[in-house]
Amino acid sequence: MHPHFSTKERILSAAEELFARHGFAGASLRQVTAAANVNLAAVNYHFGSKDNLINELFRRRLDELTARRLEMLEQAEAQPKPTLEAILEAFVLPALNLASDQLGGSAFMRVLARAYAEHDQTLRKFLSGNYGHVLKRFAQAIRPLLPELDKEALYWRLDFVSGALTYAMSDFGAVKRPPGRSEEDHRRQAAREFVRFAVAGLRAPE
Amino acid sequence: MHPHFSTKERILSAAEELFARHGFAGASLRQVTAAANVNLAAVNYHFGSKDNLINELFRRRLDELTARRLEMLEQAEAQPKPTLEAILEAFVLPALNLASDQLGGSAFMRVLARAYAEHDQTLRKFLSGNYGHVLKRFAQAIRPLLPELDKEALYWRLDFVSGALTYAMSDFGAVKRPPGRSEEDHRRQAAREFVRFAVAGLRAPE
DNA sequence: GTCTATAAGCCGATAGAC
DNA sequence: GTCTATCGGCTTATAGAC
Repeated sequence: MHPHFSTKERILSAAEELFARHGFAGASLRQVTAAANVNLAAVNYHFGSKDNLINELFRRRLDELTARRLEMLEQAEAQPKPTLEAILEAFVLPALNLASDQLGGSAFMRVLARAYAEHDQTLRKFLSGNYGHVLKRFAQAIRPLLPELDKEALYWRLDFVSGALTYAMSDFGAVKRPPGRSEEDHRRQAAREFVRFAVAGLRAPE
Repeated sequence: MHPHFSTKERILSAAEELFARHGFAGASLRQVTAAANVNLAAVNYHFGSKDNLINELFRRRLDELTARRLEMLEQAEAQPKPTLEAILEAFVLPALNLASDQLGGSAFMRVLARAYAEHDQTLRKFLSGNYGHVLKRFAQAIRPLLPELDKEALYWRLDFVSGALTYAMSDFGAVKRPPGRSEEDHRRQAAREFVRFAVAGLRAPE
């Protein structure tokens, strides 16, 4: 009846929530293990170190997120006339689904926002080494649809787009769900607004 | 000949650099005072606590930054036909000037990006209490220029804009400065690209 | 104002019993 | 795999000499 949550997953979920709230340096393994209701030593047994726990926390979510994004991107490109809208939706919708459907997905998006601000070498190397290819892949897909835009300008704008998305999805944004609207409607509204905004921004005249 | 830097200011500058690199919890007062070449106890003598040092660090920069932004906003609004470009420039250019002209200004922008990701009560209350009125003031200025946009859509888009700006200002982004271009030129290019992107995004058809 | 010395406590990581 | 106990080191903050 009840699903079984392993010690490892309980630690990952508690870490996600606490790192979202207090940052990687700001939340201790003692807080994490207390919240997960596991022994302090379990972290080192299952993950080896705090740094590696952080890496695994990202891997648990990002492997699936990037797979869904690339999957939708291929579907969009398989159309006879791929649109900028469809490509951007391939980037945005999987992230929104993760944030709203999966337990703890919203905390994960806040952790991701923190990772962007983190200049520490260890985490940045892990993320750009394992997931940096995704942004490049999307840039390649978008480029032929904006032939008048030079390569540098395109990179600037994609940078703005992913920044806007990251911060919009972490919950400190100004836009709260109005009472009486379902979580799913709110998400679809956010996706629609975001894609419209991003398409227009990318298409801005040089 | 040489300007005199007080103990207090040396601490603030060292803190700015170290908090930018490692975060508020990640950099210790021992690291800060060592970098500033002052005694450890000087922090508590001059600032009382680490939390208050952080507040004073923001006050030192933000008082002038918000003054310049509101100044430029008033100039933009004083024109017979205020433009969206001019209003956005009033928000972006003072930040850009701070980042590129003032010693340590670039580190401060990274600290500011960290503050956005910070959900800790103490810092957020200080910032929104002292400087929260600025964003509202800009929203009021922009609204009459986008009369066709409903209030909720405008808030969505302003949220996207400030996310994109925050992200772009911290230097995590994919766009690296090309060799042979000065740091200042790179930032001016970023500002130009950003305003173009943001204006187009805000003006997207509903 | 600046210093030394130290208090009081939390940190990550590990050794070793079960 | 999970536990207790602990090591060595780091943290903020302060008391008190100069």
